[in-house]
Amino acid sequence: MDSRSRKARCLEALRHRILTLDLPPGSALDEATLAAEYEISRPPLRESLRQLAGEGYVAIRENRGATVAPMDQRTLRNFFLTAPMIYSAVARLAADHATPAQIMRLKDTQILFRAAIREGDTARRAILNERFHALMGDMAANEFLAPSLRRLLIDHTRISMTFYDPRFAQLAKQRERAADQHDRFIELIEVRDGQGAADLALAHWELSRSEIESFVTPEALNIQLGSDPKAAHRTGTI
Amino acid sequence: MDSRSRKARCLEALRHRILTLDLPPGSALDEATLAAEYEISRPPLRESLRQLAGEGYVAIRENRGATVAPMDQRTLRNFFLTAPMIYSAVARLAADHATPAQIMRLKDTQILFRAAIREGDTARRAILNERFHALMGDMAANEFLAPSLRRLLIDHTRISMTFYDPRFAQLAKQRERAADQHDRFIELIEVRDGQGAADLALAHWELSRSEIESFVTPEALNIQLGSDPKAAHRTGTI
DNA sequence: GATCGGCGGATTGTAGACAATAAGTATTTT
DNA sequence: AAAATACTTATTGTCTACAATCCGCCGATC
Repeated sequence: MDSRSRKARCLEALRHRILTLDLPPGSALDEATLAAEYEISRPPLRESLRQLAGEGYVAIRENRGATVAPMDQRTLRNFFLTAPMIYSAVARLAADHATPAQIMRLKDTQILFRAAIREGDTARRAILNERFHALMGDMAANEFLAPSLRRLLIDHTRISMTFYDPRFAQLAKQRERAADQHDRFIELIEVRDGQGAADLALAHWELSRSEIESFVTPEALNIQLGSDPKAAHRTGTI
Repeated sequence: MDSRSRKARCLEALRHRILTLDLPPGSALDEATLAAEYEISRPPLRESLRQLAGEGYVAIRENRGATVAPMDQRTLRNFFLTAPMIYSAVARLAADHATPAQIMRLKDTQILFRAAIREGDTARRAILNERFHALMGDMAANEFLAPSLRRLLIDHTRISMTFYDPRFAQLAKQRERAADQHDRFIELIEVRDGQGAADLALAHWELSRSEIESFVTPEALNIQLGSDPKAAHRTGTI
């Protein structure tokens, strides 16, 4: 009997669907529906939801069911505030403590990450980026930072998915740079350069931040008050 | 029917027993026994354990039951490494965002904290110290730092309980200083001095750290090789 | 006409019984 | 006699059924 594996599959599927926004923030998670969908009964499903709540994927309110962890203005602000500190600390510790086996896993993930970029598979790219940084979290081997990192990665992934717009080809260059930075992470970790990894984490964050910000606060429309839009566009005047 | 409240009571009791070392790190948590003890059935108890696992109080291994979160050498090292960063960040944010209602709760807790010190109630003092800092965590209103803070406070409380030794009267002074710092926290939060709160958090940490360290690395025994112990004690010679 | 109170459907929470896995023990075999 | 294997037992994981709570709807009353 593989009800055990069905439960594990359910957990993994829910995480994936939440990260890729297939289940958007705030959406309700009906126990009966999900239990039927993953062919398990409600008690193990409820346990899974409790576990996901502990990991920060969902929010549970007494007698009012589970919902996908919401993302509001404050969440975004706190994310921008907290991410650089935690990412940097984790990178430093990862370089200090990584084992050869962990580095191998990181390299494998990086290969898949580059492949996802090449193939233009947005969701897969986001998931593999999450996995890359989660692996660095494992390397850090710090049970006190791990939970914060996990929460950050959840929302980082969801934010990336939110603000992704395939029409902006210019981002291809930024994605390349991000992938290059991942390679650099691997190098620094291999030579145990904690300080270098911490610095790179901040640069990596800055790249990601600017990419997100370019969607949140796009360039102002290039149109003068009362002028001909086409003329404004031609001259480049503000 | 108040099975719901029994479940809540069970959760609170388990947290309390873990923090006070009534349930020591690594000890097994038998589902049937606990369910009977708190007069609930196993499914809700299992959900409670899953929740506590998410909060960092217990560790669950597939098919091998739940145990109280262990504390080994590495845990202690990571704790000393991580605590100042998180405590400081939380204190800054708490000062920035605290509401009057939260400040009132903090003051209430501080009164109880001082009372516990006066009465020499170690466990209650440890619990109220935990609550004080958990309330500051609430004030910070940062869902990304909260989980790390919670985990730190769990082990901070347990470490305090571990290394407490009522024979050392000299610590009464340190406890007074800690309580004074709590008062200072309240003042700084009330005037929204984030930088001051962050600095105080580091000082507060340093006090706690030195107190713990004095137990981990006590003064060397005052005995000369081959000499009469009593003589060494009398003269104070190394 | 608007608001409050009560009723019914739907959903969450709980209970007890059953199945499966793991650990401990005893027996058997080399 | 020691080690490995099979069996027993205790414990975890799961399922179905039942109870309690919440939310939306309807009617009644002011």
